[in-house]
Amino acid sequence: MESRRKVEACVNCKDRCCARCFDVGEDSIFDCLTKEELELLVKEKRHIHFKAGETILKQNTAASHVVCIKQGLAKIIAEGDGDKKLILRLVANHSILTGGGVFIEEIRHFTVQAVTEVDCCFIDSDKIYELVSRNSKFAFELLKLNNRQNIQMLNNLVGITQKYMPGRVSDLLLYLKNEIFKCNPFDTKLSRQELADMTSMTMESFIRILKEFKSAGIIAVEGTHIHILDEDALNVISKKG
Amino acid sequence: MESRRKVEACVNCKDRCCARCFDVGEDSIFDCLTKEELELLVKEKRHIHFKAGETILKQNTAASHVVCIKQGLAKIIAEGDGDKKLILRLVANHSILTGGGVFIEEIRHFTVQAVTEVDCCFIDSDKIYELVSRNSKFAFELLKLNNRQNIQMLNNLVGITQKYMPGRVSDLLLYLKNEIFKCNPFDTKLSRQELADMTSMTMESFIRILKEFKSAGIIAVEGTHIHILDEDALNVISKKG
DNA sequence: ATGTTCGATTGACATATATCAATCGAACAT
DNA sequence: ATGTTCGATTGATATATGTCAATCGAACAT
Repeated sequence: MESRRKVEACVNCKDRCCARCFDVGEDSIFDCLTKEELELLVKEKRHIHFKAGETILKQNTAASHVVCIKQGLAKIIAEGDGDKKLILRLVANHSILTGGGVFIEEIRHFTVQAVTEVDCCFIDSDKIYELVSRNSKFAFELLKLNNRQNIQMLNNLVGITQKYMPGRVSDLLLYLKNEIFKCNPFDTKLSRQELADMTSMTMESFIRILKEFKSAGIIAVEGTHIHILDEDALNVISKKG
Repeated sequence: MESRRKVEACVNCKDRCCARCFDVGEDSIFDCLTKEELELLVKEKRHIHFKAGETILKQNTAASHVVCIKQGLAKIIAEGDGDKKLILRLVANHSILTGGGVFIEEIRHFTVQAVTEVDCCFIDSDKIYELVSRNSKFAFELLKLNNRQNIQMLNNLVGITQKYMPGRVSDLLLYLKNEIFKCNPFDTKLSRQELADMTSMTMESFIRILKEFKSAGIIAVEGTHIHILDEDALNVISKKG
């Protein structure tokens, strides 16, 4: 079943670029699609490459497409009044960007910007609508995806509003290690300002907390390279820091 | 079409208790259901009455039911570590409580507590799943609902993290007037502590801001009764307060 | 009337965090 | 070598907000 897809889904994309995000595995929401449905989805999609720093999706523009990240790292930003920005979360390989107004208002409520080079596919929202109508399992998967994002944002909200800075930095470090990079010495590729924007604090404050953690022997830092030495300590600080 | 529903949907509930939340209008997500589907939904639902202060749903318990608020006011609370709590939003008549883990993990991620007396229906999640499978329009409505909640939480997150207290209080007052009570002198029925918990600030701080607004002639306050006198001022403060 | 209770209010003070300004250091161009 | 740039870091200070404690005031019971 997997192989059937791999071959035929990618009729019009060279070097099997969509294999990664539409293939089975990584529990993609597309797993439940039939061959025909998958082709419908893939047929008119566009494969687009972004350089680091480029804007993939812009807040307040029409939400006419769903984007599937194949490779690379991007950040989801909520832009506030003034220059204020909050980085909601990161998206890495195989992520689907749907939330934020695809099914309602048709307006995006956040900006997505490439951190590294990013390979992704743009899929017409209409196609998604059609698949929801045709395949209830897909609708269900989409609901689950939505729900997951909802819960993540809720946890984020609670964390940011109820924790002091050390707790928020701990949460960020654990998030980066466990959910984004999935390995321990990891390279964030993010500036201090960006890391600070994920915790809703000033760059200077962020640096100070990081320094404290460093002198406490909890982490080792070199540039954007971070090594978590004492994860338990971070968990403790996260709980009541 | 409307009348057809009203009569037959309520076979096993006295005084047509479910008429309000399952009837057409108030753009309920149930509008798109056929007569049979609606009966399926209603057949085994349970109608439950809560007194003010009672807990309707409890965080971290199984999300086995979807709740439909028929009448009354309830608050959605995210409980953090310690006594910390954040009131995410209020739910009034005709609201559907689904989000927060119905479609995933099966665990609720927030508590819902009655502010006034509350009349509501408990519907098995299984029924919802079944309807998603059978009726793609319903799935679509559910996706929209989810999306709306997601966006609301996003705005909440941005507001709370990027605004000073006066801006947050302004937002709260406008929210209460425009989205919950929908009339101008309104009775919040919420204590100062609860109002403060909606803005992620201390009760004392909340009271001080309220007092400032009062002396500036922007609002009139008497107990839980609030009258917005200068909405424009609130909008201005909300923008960059 | 009198006391009790409990939420609302006020004031004095503490502190977490932001702001502002200066310095450092590596990458890079000249 | 030397200057330039730009992010990272550090320090001094300001301020928004929280904490703690006291008072007020209405509802209620005695």
